[in-house]
Amino acid sequence: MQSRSVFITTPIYYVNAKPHIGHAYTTIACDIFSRFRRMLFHDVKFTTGTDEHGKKIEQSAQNAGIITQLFVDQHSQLFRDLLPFLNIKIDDFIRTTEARHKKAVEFFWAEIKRNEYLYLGEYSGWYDIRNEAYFSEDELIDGKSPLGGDVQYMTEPCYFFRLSAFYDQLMNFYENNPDFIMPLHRRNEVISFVQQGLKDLAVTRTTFKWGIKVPKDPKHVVYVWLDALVNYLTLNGYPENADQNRDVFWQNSVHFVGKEIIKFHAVYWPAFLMAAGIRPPKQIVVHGWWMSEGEKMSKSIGNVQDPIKYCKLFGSDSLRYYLMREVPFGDDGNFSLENFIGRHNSFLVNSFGNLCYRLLSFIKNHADGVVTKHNTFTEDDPVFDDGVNRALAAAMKEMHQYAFSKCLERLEDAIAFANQYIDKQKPWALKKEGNINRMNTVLSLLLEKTYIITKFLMPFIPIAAEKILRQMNIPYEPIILLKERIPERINIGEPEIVFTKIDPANLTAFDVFAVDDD
RNA sequence: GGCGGAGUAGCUCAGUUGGUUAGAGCAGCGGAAUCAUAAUCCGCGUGUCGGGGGUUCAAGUCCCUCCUCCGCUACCA
Repeated sequence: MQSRSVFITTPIYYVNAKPHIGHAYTTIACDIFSRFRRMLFHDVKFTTGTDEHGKKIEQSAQNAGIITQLFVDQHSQLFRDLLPFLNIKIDDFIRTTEARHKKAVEFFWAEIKRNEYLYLGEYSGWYDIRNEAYFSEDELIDGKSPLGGDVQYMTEPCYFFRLSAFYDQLMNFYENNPDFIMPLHRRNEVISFVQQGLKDLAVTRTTFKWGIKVPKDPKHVVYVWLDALVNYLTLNGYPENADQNRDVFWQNSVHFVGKEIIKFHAVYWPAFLMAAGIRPPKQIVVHGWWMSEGEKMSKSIGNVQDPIKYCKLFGSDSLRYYLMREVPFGDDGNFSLENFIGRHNSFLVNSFGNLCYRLLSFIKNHADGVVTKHNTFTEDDPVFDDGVNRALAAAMKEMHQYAFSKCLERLEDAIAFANQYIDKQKPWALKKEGNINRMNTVLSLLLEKTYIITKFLMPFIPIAAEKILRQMNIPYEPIILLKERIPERINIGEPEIVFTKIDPANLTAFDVFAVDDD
Protein backbone atom coordinates (compact mmCIF):
# COMPACT_ATOMS: atom_id res chain seq x y z
CA MET A 1 0.00 0.00 0.00
CA GLN A 2 1.46 3.27 -1.08
CA SER A 3 1.70 6.06 1.42
CA ARG A 4 -0.39 9.12 0.80
CA SER A 5 2.50 11.38 1.75
CA VAL A 6 5.70 11.96 -0.14
CA PHE A 7 8.74 14.19 0.28
CA ILE A 8 10.37 14.84 -3.08
CA THR A 9 13.74 16.54 -3.35
CA THR A 10 16.12 17.66 -6.05
CA PRO A 11 19.78 17.73 -5.15
CA ILE A 12 20.79 21.18 -4.04
CA TYR A 13 22.69 22.72 -6.89
CA TYR A 14 26.25 23.90 -6.50
CA VAL A 15 26.31 27.60 -7.23
CA ASN A 16 29.65 27.55 -8.95
CA ALA A 17 28.12 27.49 -12.42
CA LYS A 18 25.01 28.68 -14.14
CA PRO A 19 21.98 26.40 -14.49
CA HIS A 20 21.93 24.24 -17.61
CA ILE A 21 19.69 21.59 -19.09
CA GLY A 22 20.80 19.00 -16.54
CA HIS A 23 19.59 21.08 -13.63
CA ALA A 24 16.37 21.75 -15.47
CA TYR A 25 15.93 18.04 -16.11
CA THR A 26 16.14 16.93 -12.50
CA THR A 27 13.93 19.74 -11.32
CA ILE A 28 11.32 19.12 -14.01
CA ALA A 29 11.22 15.40 -13.24
CA CYS A 30 10.61 16.17 -9.57
CA ASP A 31 7.98 18.74 -10.43
CA ILE A 32 6.13 16.32 -12.69
CA PHE A 33 6.24 13.59 -10.11
CA SER A 34 5.07 16.06 -7.46
CA ARG A 35 2.17 17.23 -9.57
CA PHE A 36 1.29 13.64 -10.36
CA ARG A 37 1.17 12.66 -6.70
CA ARG A 38 -0.83 15.76 -5.86
CA MET A 39 -3.30 14.74 -8.55
CA LEU A 40 -3.71 11.46 -6.72
CA PHE A 41 -4.68 13.65 -3.80
CA HIS A 42 -1.51 12.82 -1.94
CA ASP A 43 0.20 15.09 0.52
CA VAL A 44 3.34 16.29 -1.23
CA LYS A 45 6.34 18.27 -0.11
CA PHE A 46 8.66 19.19 -2.99
CA THR A 47 11.88 21.08 -2.42
CA THR A 48 15.01 22.30 -4.15
CA GLY A 49 17.80 24.71 -3.32
CA THR A 50 21.44 25.61 -3.61
CA ASP A 51 24.67 24.28 -2.14
CA GLU A 52 26.86 27.27 -1.38
CA HIS A 53 29.85 26.30 0.72
CA GLY A 54 33.34 25.08 0.02
CA LYS A 55 36.71 26.15 -1.12
CA LYS A 56 35.72 26.19 -4.74
CA ILE A 57 33.05 28.79 -4.09
CA GLU A 58 35.42 30.83 -2.00
CA GLN A 59 37.91 30.85 -4.86
CA SER A 60 35.33 31.58 -7.54
CA ALA A 61 34.18 34.60 -5.58
CA GLN A 62 37.76 35.76 -5.27
CA ASN A 63 38.28 35.32 -8.98
CA ALA A 64 35.13 37.30 -9.65
CA GLY A 65 36.45 39.97 -7.31
CA ILE A 66 33.41 40.08 -5.06
CA ILE A 67 32.78 39.04 -1.50
CA THR A 68 31.72 35.44 -1.12
CA GLN A 69 28.29 36.13 0.29
CA LEU A 70 27.41 38.38 -2.61
CA PHE A 71 28.69 35.78 -5.05
CA VAL A 72 26.49 33.03 -3.64
CA ASP A 73 23.51 35.37 -3.39
CA GLN A 74 23.76 36.14 -7.08
CA HIS A 75 24.31 32.58 -8.19
CA SER A 76 21.64 31.12 -5.96
CA GLN A 77 19.24 33.61 -7.49
CA LEU A 78 19.98 32.26 -10.96
CA PHE A 79 18.70 28.88 -9.87
CA ARG A 80 15.67 30.38 -8.22
CA ASP A 81 14.94 32.40 -11.35
CA LEU A 82 14.97 29.25 -13.44
CA LEU A 83 11.93 27.86 -11.62
CA PRO A 84 9.22 30.13 -13.05
CA PHE A 85 10.59 29.64 -16.55
CA LEU A 86 10.21 25.89 -16.19
CA ASN A 87 6.86 26.29 -14.44
CA ILE A 88 8.07 24.56 -11.29
CA LYS A 89 5.93 24.70 -8.17
CA ILE A 90 8.04 24.10 -5.09
CA ASP A 91 7.15 24.12 -1.43
CA ASP A 92 10.51 25.28 -0.16
CA PHE A 93 13.86 26.49 -1.43
CA ILE A 94 16.88 25.97 0.76
CA ARG A 95 20.26 27.62 0.75
CA THR A 96 23.01 26.04 2.80
CA THR A 97 24.07 29.49 3.94
CA GLU A 98 20.80 29.99 5.79
CA ALA A 99 20.68 30.06 9.59
CA ARG A 100 18.17 27.21 9.78
CA HIS A 101 20.56 24.98 7.88
CA LYS A 102 23.56 25.95 10.00
CA LYS A 103 21.56 24.99 13.06
CA ALA A 104 20.59 21.65 11.54
CA VAL A 105 24.17 20.79 10.55
CA GLU A 106 25.49 21.73 13.98
CA PHE A 107 22.86 19.62 15.68
CA PHE A 108 23.45 16.71 13.32
CA TRP A 109 27.19 16.94 13.95
CA ALA A 110 26.67 16.90 17.69
CA GLU A 111 24.47 13.82 17.37
CA ILE A 112 26.97 11.71 15.44
CA LYS A 113 29.74 12.99 17.71
CA ARG A 114 27.76 11.97 20.76
CA ASN A 115 27.27 8.54 19.20
CA GLU A 116 31.04 8.32 18.81
CA TYR A 117 31.19 8.09 15.06
CA LEU A 118 33.61 11.00 14.79
CA TYR A 119 37.24 11.16 15.84
CA LEU A 120 40.06 13.62 15.39
CA GLY A 121 42.94 12.54 13.16
CA GLU A 122 45.21 13.88 10.51
CA TYR A 123 44.88 13.87 6.78
CA SER A 124 47.53 14.50 4.22
CA GLY A 125 47.57 13.99 0.51
CA TRP A 126 46.94 15.60 -2.81
CA TYR A 127 43.86 17.75 -2.67
CA ASP A 128 41.66 18.36 -5.69
CA ILE A 129 40.16 21.75 -5.00
CA ARG A 130 37.58 21.64 -7.73
CA ASN A 131 36.21 18.30 -6.61
CA GLU A 132 36.83 18.74 -2.89
CA ALA A 133 38.61 15.42 -2.55
CA TYR A 134 41.95 14.07 -1.49
CA PHE A 135 43.99 11.58 -3.47
CA SER A 136 47.10 9.58 -2.80
CA GLU A 137 50.24 10.13 -4.84
CA ASP A 138 49.73 7.08 -7.01
CA GLU A 139 46.17 7.98 -7.82
CA LEU A 140 47.26 11.09 -9.65
CA ILE A 141 47.18 11.10 -13.41
CA ASP A 142 49.66 13.40 -15.12
CA GLY A 143 49.88 15.53 -12.01
CA LYS A 144 46.12 15.96 -11.83
CA SER A 145 43.48 14.21 -9.78
CA PRO A 146 41.61 11.26 -11.30
CA LEU A 147 38.67 13.63 -11.56
CA GLY A 148 40.72 15.99 -13.65
CA GLY A 149 41.21 18.81 -11.17
CA ASP A 150 44.47 20.51 -10.23
CA VAL A 151 45.92 19.25 -6.97
CA GLN A 152 48.12 20.55 -4.17
CA TYR A 153 49.79 18.61 -1.37
CA MET A 154 48.32 19.35 2.02
CA THR A 155 48.37 18.05 5.55
CA GLU A 156 45.65 18.99 7.96
CA PRO A 157 44.23 17.78 11.21
CA CYS A 158 40.70 16.70 10.57
CA TYR A 159 37.75 14.80 11.88
CA PHE A 160 37.00 11.39 10.49
CA PHE A 161 33.64 9.73 10.20
CA ARG A 162 33.65 6.01 11.01
CA LEU A 163 32.23 4.95 7.69
CA SER A 164 34.01 1.62 8.06
CA ALA A 165 31.72 0.77 10.96
CA PHE A 166 28.67 0.73 8.70
CA TYR A 167 29.51 -2.06 6.30
CA ASP A 168 27.05 -4.58 7.69
CA GLN A 169 24.33 -2.08 8.37
CA LEU A 170 24.53 -0.73 4.83
CA MET A 171 24.59 -4.14 3.21
CA ASN A 172 21.64 -5.25 5.30
CA PHE A 173 19.84 -2.10 4.40
CA TYR A 174 20.31 -2.64 0.65
CA GLU A 175 19.29 -6.24 1.09
CA ASN A 176 16.10 -5.40 2.95
CA ASN A 177 15.16 -2.46 0.75
CA PRO A 178 15.50 -3.68 -2.81
CA ASP A 179 13.90 -0.58 -4.29
CA PHE A 180 16.01 1.88 -2.31
CA ILE A 181 18.02 2.73 -5.42
CA MET A 182 15.72 2.99 -8.34
CA PRO A 183 17.17 1.73 -11.59
CA LEU A 184 18.33 -1.73 -10.57
CA HIS A 185 21.74 -1.60 -12.22
CA ARG A 186 22.59 1.47 -10.16
CA ARG A 187 21.83 -0.53 -7.06
CA ASN A 188 24.29 -3.18 -8.15
CA GLU A 189 26.98 -0.57 -8.68
CA VAL A 190 26.49 0.76 -5.18
CA ILE A 191 26.58 -2.68 -3.61
CA SER A 192 29.74 -3.64 -5.45
CA PHE A 193 31.33 -0.38 -4.38
CA VAL A 194 30.55 -1.07 -0.72
CA GLN A 195 31.71 -4.66 -1.06
CA GLN A 196 35.16 -3.42 -1.92
CA GLY A 197 35.42 -2.06 1.58
CA LEU A 198 34.71 1.24 3.26
CA LYS A 199 37.37 3.57 4.58
CA ASP A 200 36.71 6.21 7.20
CA LEU A 201 35.84 9.51 5.66
CA ALA A 202 37.53 12.83 6.35
CA VAL A 203 34.62 15.13 7.09
CA THR A 204 36.26 18.43 7.98
CA ARG A 205 38.68 20.85 6.37
CA THR A 206 40.91 23.54 7.78
CA THR A 207 42.19 24.95 4.50
CA PHE A 208 39.39 27.45 4.01
CA LYS A 209 36.76 29.30 5.99
CA TRP A 210 33.68 29.34 3.77
CA GLY A 211 31.51 26.74 5.42
CA ILE A 212 29.82 25.68 8.61
CA LYS A 213 32.21 25.56 11.55
CA VAL A 214 32.52 22.47 13.66
CA PRO A 215 30.78 23.07 16.98
CA LYS A 216 33.31 23.74 19.75
CA ASP A 217 36.24 23.48 17.33
CA PRO A 218 35.76 26.38 14.93
CA LYS A 219 39.01 26.11 13.02
CA HIS A 220 37.47 23.07 11.34
CA VAL A 221 34.89 23.50 8.64
CA VAL A 222 32.36 20.75 7.90
CA TYR A 223 32.97 18.84 4.68
CA VAL A 224 30.69 20.21 1.97
CA TRP A 225 29.01 16.91 1.28
CA LEU A 226 28.06 16.30 4.88
CA ASP A 227 26.87 19.90 4.99
CA ALA A 228 24.92 19.57 1.75
CA LEU A 229 23.23 16.26 2.46
CA VAL A 230 21.81 17.50 5.73
CA ASN A 231 19.72 19.95 3.69
CA TYR A 232 17.11 17.24 3.31
CA LEU A 233 16.68 17.17 7.07
CA THR A 234 16.70 20.94 7.35
CA LEU A 235 13.88 21.04 4.84
CA ASN A 236 11.96 18.63 6.97
CA GLY A 237 12.11 20.78 10.06
CA TYR A 238 15.19 19.27 11.70
CA PRO A 239 16.31 19.67 14.45
CA GLU A 240 13.10 21.05 15.99
CA ASN A 241 11.34 18.16 14.31
CA ALA A 242 13.89 15.84 15.91
CA ASP A 243 12.12 12.52 15.60
CA GLN A 244 12.41 12.09 11.85
CA ASN A 245 11.84 8.36 12.15
CA ARG A 246 8.24 9.06 13.06
CA ASP A 247 7.80 11.78 10.47
CA VAL A 248 5.58 10.74 7.60
CA PHE A 249 7.46 12.85 5.06
CA TRP A 250 10.81 11.47 6.11
CA GLN A 251 9.47 7.94 5.96
CA ASN A 252 8.47 8.66 2.39
CA SER A 253 11.38 10.76 1.24
CA VAL A 254 12.50 10.38 -2.37
CA HIS A 255 15.76 11.94 -3.47
CA PHE A 256 16.11 12.45 -7.21
CA VAL A 257 19.79 12.60 -8.15
CA GLY A 258 22.04 12.52 -11.19
CA LYS A 259 24.21 9.46 -11.55
CA GLU A 260 27.37 11.39 -10.67
CA ILE A 261 26.33 11.82 -7.05
CA ILE A 262 24.89 8.41 -6.34
CA LYS A 263 27.71 7.40 -3.98
CA PHE A 264 27.08 10.33 -1.73
CA HIS A 265 23.35 9.65 -1.59
CA ALA A 266 23.32 5.88 -1.50
CA VAL A 267 26.36 5.17 0.69
CA TYR A 268 27.55 8.16 2.71
CA TRP A 269 24.15 9.67 3.39
CA PRO A 270 22.53 6.50 4.77
CA ALA A 271 25.62 5.95 6.92
CA PHE A 272 25.55 9.51 8.24
CA LEU A 273 21.89 9.11 9.06
CA MET A 274 22.39 5.76 10.75
CA ALA A 275 25.10 7.36 12.84
CA ALA A 276 22.60 9.97 13.95
CA GLY A 277 19.96 7.34 14.66
CA ILE A 278 17.81 8.37 11.70
CA ARG A 279 16.45 5.98 9.13
CA PRO A 280 17.77 6.43 5.56
CA PRO A 281 15.47 7.98 3.00
CA LYS A 282 12.96 5.78 1.28
CA GLN A 283 14.34 6.00 -2.24
CA ILE A 284 17.16 7.35 -4.32
CA VAL A 285 15.99 7.80 -7.90
CA VAL A 286 18.94 8.06 -10.24
CA HIS A 287 18.82 9.62 -13.68
CA GLY A 288 21.37 9.86 -16.47
CA TRP A 289 23.11 12.65 -18.27
CA TRP A 290 22.27 14.61 -21.37
CA MET A 291 24.62 14.94 -24.24
CA SER A 292 24.10 17.79 -26.64
CA GLU A 293 23.77 17.17 -30.38
CA GLY A 294 25.67 13.91 -29.98
CA GLU A 295 28.56 15.34 -27.97
CA LYS A 296 29.31 15.89 -24.35
CA MET A 297 27.94 19.25 -23.27
CA SER A 298 30.77 21.65 -22.65
CA LYS A 299 31.47 25.32 -22.58
CA SER A 300 34.54 24.96 -24.76
CA ILE A 301 32.60 23.21 -27.52
CA GLY A 302 29.91 25.83 -27.05
CA ASN A 303 27.05 23.36 -27.17
CA VAL A 304 25.57 23.93 -23.72
CA GLN A 305 21.80 23.68 -24.01
CA ASP A 306 20.09 26.58 -22.33
CA PRO A 307 16.73 25.62 -20.83
CA ILE A 308 15.58 29.20 -20.58
CA LYS A 309 16.03 29.73 -24.30
CA TYR A 310 13.87 26.70 -25.01
CA CYS A 311 11.17 27.97 -22.70
CA LYS A 312 11.23 31.40 -24.29
CA LEU A 313 11.11 30.02 -27.82
CA PHE A 314 8.72 27.10 -27.42
CA GLY A 315 7.21 27.28 -23.95
CA SER A 316 7.98 25.29 -20.83
CA ASP A 317 5.40 22.60 -21.66
CA SER A 318 7.34 21.60 -24.76
CA LEU A 319 10.63 21.39 -22.93
CA ARG A 320 9.08 19.40 -20.08
CA TYR A 321 7.45 17.00 -22.51
CA TYR A 322 10.58 16.56 -24.60
CA LEU A 323 12.89 15.89 -21.66
CA MET A 324 10.57 13.28 -20.19
CA ARG A 325 9.63 11.64 -23.47
CA GLU A 326 12.92 11.45 -25.32
CA VAL A 327 14.88 9.19 -22.99
CA PRO A 328 13.98 6.44 -20.51
CA PHE A 329 14.48 7.92 -17.05
CA GLY A 330 17.76 6.61 -15.70
CA ASP A 331 19.50 6.36 -19.08
CA ASP A 332 21.78 8.89 -20.69
CA GLY A 333 20.24 10.80 -23.55
CA ASN A 334 21.03 13.02 -26.43
CA PHE A 335 19.44 16.43 -26.53
CA SER A 336 19.06 17.71 -30.04
CA LEU A 337 17.09 20.54 -31.49
CA GLU A 338 15.99 18.38 -34.41
CA ASN A 339 14.56 15.72 -32.12
CA PHE A 340 12.98 18.37 -29.97
CA ILE A 341 11.19 19.86 -32.94
CA GLY A 342 10.19 16.41 -34.14
CA ARG A 343 8.62 15.45 -30.82
CA HIS A 344 6.92 18.80 -30.47
CA ASN A 345 5.40 18.73 -33.94
CA SER A 346 4.44 15.09 -34.13
CA PHE A 347 2.94 14.71 -30.69
CA LEU A 348 2.06 18.01 -29.10
CA VAL A 349 0.85 19.63 -32.33
CA ASN A 350 -0.30 16.88 -34.67
CA SER A 351 -1.46 14.16 -32.35
CA PHE A 352 -2.66 15.73 -29.16
CA GLY A 353 -3.17 19.40 -30.00
CA ASN A 354 -4.95 18.63 -33.21
CA LEU A 355 -7.18 16.04 -31.57
CA CYS A 356 -8.38 18.55 -29.02
CA TYR A 357 -8.87 21.27 -31.56
CA ARG A 358 -10.62 19.13 -34.18
CA LEU A 359 -12.95 17.75 -31.56
CA LEU A 360 -13.81 21.02 -29.89
CA SER A 361 -14.16 23.00 -33.09
CA PHE A 362 -16.38 20.29 -34.54
CA ILE A 363 -18.62 20.53 -31.50
CA LYS A 364 -18.59 24.28 -31.78
CA ASN A 365 -19.28 24.45 -35.51
CA HIS A 366 -21.54 21.46 -36.02
CA ALA A 367 -23.29 20.90 -32.73
CA ASP A 368 -23.78 24.46 -31.52
CA GLY A 369 -21.12 23.93 -28.89
CA VAL A 370 -23.22 21.45 -26.97
CA VAL A 371 -22.72 17.73 -26.39
CA THR A 372 -25.44 15.60 -24.88
CA LYS A 373 -25.10 11.97 -23.91
CA HIS A 374 -27.23 9.47 -25.82
CA ASN A 375 -27.41 5.71 -25.74
CA THR A 376 -27.03 4.94 -29.42
CA PHE A 377 -24.02 2.75 -28.85
CA THR A 378 -22.28 0.47 -31.29
CA GLU A 379 -19.75 -2.24 -30.58
CA ASP A 380 -16.95 0.21 -31.40
CA ASP A 381 -17.68 2.30 -28.34
CA PRO A 382 -16.74 -0.11 -25.57
CA VAL A 383 -13.65 -1.11 -27.55
CA PHE A 384 -12.51 2.50 -27.66
CA ASP A 385 -13.52 3.17 -24.07
CA ASP A 386 -11.74 0.09 -22.84
CA GLY A 387 -8.65 0.73 -24.94
CA VAL A 388 -8.20 4.18 -23.45
CA ASN A 389 -8.85 2.88 -19.95
CA ARG A 390 -6.21 0.23 -20.32
CA ALA A 391 -3.67 2.67 -21.71
CA LEU A 392 -4.30 5.02 -18.81
CA ALA A 393 -4.01 2.24 -16.26
CA ALA A 394 -0.69 1.24 -17.81
CA ALA A 395 0.45 4.87 -17.78
CA MET A 396 -0.39 5.04 -14.09
CA LYS A 397 1.71 1.99 -13.38
CA GLU A 398 4.69 3.39 -15.26
CA MET A 399 4.44 6.68 -13.44
CA HIS A 400 4.72 4.98 -10.07
CA GLN A 401 7.95 3.40 -11.31
CA TYR A 402 9.34 6.80 -12.38
CA ALA A 403 9.18 5.55 -15.97
CA PHE A 404 8.17 8.90 -17.37
CA SER A 405 8.87 8.13 -21.01
CA LYS A 406 6.92 4.89 -20.87
CA CYS A 407 4.07 6.65 -19.16
CA LEU A 408 3.94 9.16 -22.00
CA GLU A 409 4.05 6.36 -24.56
CA ARG A 410 0.92 4.89 -23.05
CA LEU A 411 -0.79 8.29 -23.06
CA GLU A 412 0.18 8.65 -26.70
CA ASP A 413 -1.47 5.30 -27.35
CA ALA A 414 -4.65 6.60 -25.77
CA ILE A 415 -4.56 9.67 -27.99
CA ALA A 416 -3.99 7.53 -31.07
CA PHE A 417 -7.07 5.50 -30.11
CA ALA A 418 -9.08 8.71 -30.00
CA ASN A 419 -7.86 9.81 -33.44
CA GLN A 420 -8.66 6.37 -34.83
CA TYR A 421 -12.10 6.42 -33.26
CA ILE A 422 -13.03 9.82 -34.58
CA ASP A 423 -11.88 8.83 -38.08
CA LYS A 424 -13.85 5.62 -38.01
CA GLN A 425 -17.04 7.08 -36.53
CA LYS A 426 -16.99 10.14 -38.81
CA PRO A 427 -19.19 12.48 -36.79
CA TRP A 428 -19.21 14.82 -39.83
CA ALA A 429 -20.92 12.07 -41.84
CA LEU A 430 -23.38 11.40 -39.02
CA LYS A 431 -24.25 15.06 -39.07
CA LYS A 432 -24.92 14.99 -42.81
CA GLU A 433 -27.06 11.87 -42.43
CA GLY A 434 -29.03 13.63 -39.73
CA ASN A 435 -28.08 10.94 -37.20
CA ILE A 436 -27.74 13.48 -34.44
CA ASN A 437 -28.15 11.10 -31.51
CA ARG A 438 -25.37 8.86 -32.69
CA MET A 439 -23.22 11.90 -33.38
CA ASN A 440 -23.77 13.07 -29.82
CA THR A 441 -22.91 9.65 -28.44
CA VAL A 442 -19.65 9.68 -30.37
CA LEU A 443 -18.77 13.24 -29.42
CA SER A 444 -19.63 12.68 -25.79
CA LEU A 445 -17.45 9.60 -25.53
CA LEU A 446 -14.60 11.35 -27.34
CA LEU A 447 -14.86 14.38 -25.15
CA GLU A 448 -14.91 12.24 -22.05
CA LYS A 449 -11.83 10.25 -22.97
CA THR A 450 -9.93 13.29 -24.21
CA TYR A 451 -10.81 15.08 -21.01
CA ILE A 452 -9.40 12.29 -18.84
CA ILE A 453 -6.26 11.98 -20.97
CA THR A 454 -5.73 15.73 -20.76
CA LYS A 455 -5.96 15.62 -17.00
CA PHE A 456 -3.40 12.85 -16.92
CA LEU A 457 -1.13 15.03 -19.04
CA MET A 458 -1.42 17.94 -16.63
CA PRO A 459 1.72 17.11 -14.62
CA PHE A 460 3.74 17.09 -17.84
CA ILE A 461 2.22 20.03 -19.70
CA PRO A 462 0.34 22.00 -17.05
CA ILE A 463 -0.17 25.20 -19.01
CA ALA A 464 -1.58 23.66 -22.17
CA ALA A 465 -3.62 21.06 -20.31
CA GLU A 466 -5.29 23.71 -18.23
CA LYS A 467 -6.12 25.77 -21.31
CA ILE A 468 -7.69 22.76 -22.97
CA LEU A 469 -9.68 21.83 -19.90
CA ARG A 470 -10.96 25.38 -19.75
CA GLN A 471 -12.01 25.16 -23.41
CA MET A 472 -13.85 21.93 -22.66
CA ASN A 473 -15.64 23.78 -19.90
CA ILE A 474 -16.09 20.64 -17.85
CA PRO A 475 -15.99 21.43 -14.14
CA TYR A 476 -13.02 19.44 -12.91
CA GLU A 477 -11.15 18.58 -9.79
CA PRO A 478 -7.38 18.31 -10.22
CA ILE A 479 -7.50 14.59 -9.51
CA ILE A 480 -6.65 11.78 -11.90
CA LEU A 481 -9.59 9.40 -12.06
CA LEU A 482 -9.15 6.80 -14.74
CA LYS A 483 -12.83 6.03 -15.25
CA GLU A 484 -14.29 9.42 -14.58
CA ARG A 485 -17.60 10.19 -16.30
CA ILE A 486 -18.42 13.65 -17.59
CA PRO A 487 -21.84 15.28 -17.13
CA GLU A 488 -24.80 14.43 -19.39
CA ARG A 489 -24.64 17.79 -21.07
CA ILE A 490 -21.58 19.88 -21.80
CA ASN A 491 -21.63 23.37 -23.19
CA ILE A 492 -18.06 23.80 -24.34
CA GLY A 493 -16.07 27.02 -24.38
CA GLU A 494 -14.21 28.66 -27.22
CA PRO A 495 -11.79 26.26 -28.97
CA GLU A 496 -8.30 27.59 -29.42
CA ILE A 497 -5.08 26.14 -30.74
CA VAL A 498 -2.64 25.55 -27.87
CA PHE A 499 0.44 24.17 -29.65
CA THR A 500 1.71 25.57 -32.93
CA LYS A 501 4.11 23.92 -35.27
CA ILE A 502 7.82 24.74 -35.17
CA ASP A 503 9.40 25.25 -38.57
CA PRO A 504 12.95 23.86 -38.35
CA ALA A 505 14.01 26.09 -41.24
CA ASN A 506 13.73 29.08 -38.95
CA LEU A 507 16.14 27.76 -36.34
CA THR A 508 19.59 26.35 -35.85
CA ALA A 509 21.17 24.83 -32.78
CA PHE A 510 23.05 28.06 -32.22
CA ASP A 511 19.78 29.76 -31.37
CA VAL A 512 19.34 27.52 -28.36
CA PHE A 513 22.87 27.16 -27.04
CA ALA A 514 23.90 29.13 -24.00
CA VAL A 515 26.16 32.08 -24.58
CA ASP A 516 29.13 32.06 -22.27
CA ASP A 517 29.15 35.54 -20.81
CA ASP A 518 30.96 34.79 -17.55
C1' G B 1 42.41 -6.21 -13.96
C1' G B 2 37.53 -7.10 -11.47
C1' C B 3 32.21 -6.43 -11.57
C1' G B 4 28.07 -4.82 -14.48
C1' G B 5 25.46 -3.15 -18.95
C1' A B 6 24.91 -2.92 -24.18
C1' G B 7 25.54 -4.55 -29.54
C1' U B 8 18.02 -6.27 -33.13
C1' A B 9 14.97 -2.52 -39.69
C1' G B 10 17.81 4.29 -42.22
C1' C B 11 17.28 6.51 -36.85
C1' U B 12 15.54 5.53 -31.53
C1' C B 13 14.50 1.28 -29.30
C1' A B 14 10.62 -3.26 -27.38
C1' G B 15 11.33 -8.27 -27.27
C1' U B 16 8.58 -11.41 -20.06
C1' U B 17 10.31 -17.71 -17.37
C1' G B 18 13.61 -20.47 -25.04
C1' G B 19 8.08 -22.02 -28.91
C1' U B 20 3.89 -20.11 -34.46
C1' U B 21 6.11 -16.36 -40.80
C1' A B 22 11.31 -11.14 -35.12
C1' G B 23 7.94 -6.18 -33.40
C1' A B 24 6.78 -0.58 -32.21
C1' G B 25 7.62 4.65 -32.89
C1' C B 26 9.95 8.20 -36.14
C1' A B 27 11.54 8.98 -41.14
C1' G B 28 10.22 7.20 -46.34
C1' C B 29 6.59 5.40 -50.21
C1' G B 30 1.34 4.57 -51.71
C1' G B 31 -3.84 5.28 -50.69
C1' A B 32 -8.38 7.14 -48.05
C1' A B 33 -10.74 10.97 -45.85
C1' U B 34 -11.92 16.29 -45.36
C1' C B 35 -14.18 17.67 -38.64
C1' A B 36 -9.04 19.69 -37.86
C1' U B 37 -2.94 23.41 -37.05
C1' A B 38 -1.84 19.86 -45.15
C1' A B 39 -3.36 17.83 -39.09
C1' U B 40 -5.72 12.52 -39.19
C1' C B 41 -6.64 7.37 -40.67
C1' C B 42 -5.28 2.86 -43.55
C1' G B 43 -1.51 -0.09 -46.17
C1' C B 44 3.77 -1.14 -47.22
C1' G B 45 9.96 -3.69 -43.70
C1' U B 46 13.90 -10.34 -47.74
C1' G B 47 16.77 -7.09 -40.94
C1' U B 48 23.56 -12.52 -41.50
C1' C B 49 18.81 -10.29 -34.15
C1' G B 50 27.94 -8.13 -33.26
C1' G B 51 31.26 -12.94 -35.14
C1' G B 52 32.02 -18.19 -34.20
C1' G B 53 30.85 -22.70 -31.63
C1' G B 54 27.47 -25.55 -28.41
C1' U B 55 22.81 -27.43 -25.69
C1' U B 56 17.67 -28.42 -27.48
C1' C B 57 12.38 -31.12 -31.18
C1' A B 58 12.89 -25.56 -30.98
C1' A B 59 17.46 -19.73 -29.35
C1' G B 60 17.41 -12.76 -30.43
C1' U B 61 16.03 -15.44 -25.79
C1' C B 62 20.37 -20.60 -22.30
C1' C B 63 26.05 -22.14 -22.23
C1' C B 64 31.25 -21.28 -24.13
C1' U B 65 34.44 -18.11 -26.83
C1' C B 66 35.93 -13.83 -29.50
C1' C B 67 35.16 -8.57 -31.19
C1' U B 68 33.26 -3.52 -30.28
C1' C B 69 31.17 0.27 -27.14
C1' C B 70 29.69 2.15 -22.26
C1' G B 71 29.37 2.41 -16.77
C1' C B 72 31.27 1.47 -11.81
C1' U B 73 35.71 0.24 -9.49
C1' A B 74 40.69 -1.36 -8.49
C1' C B 75 45.63 -1.41 -9.54
C1' C B 76 50.13 -4.51 -10.69
C1' A B 77 54.73 -5.75 -13.03
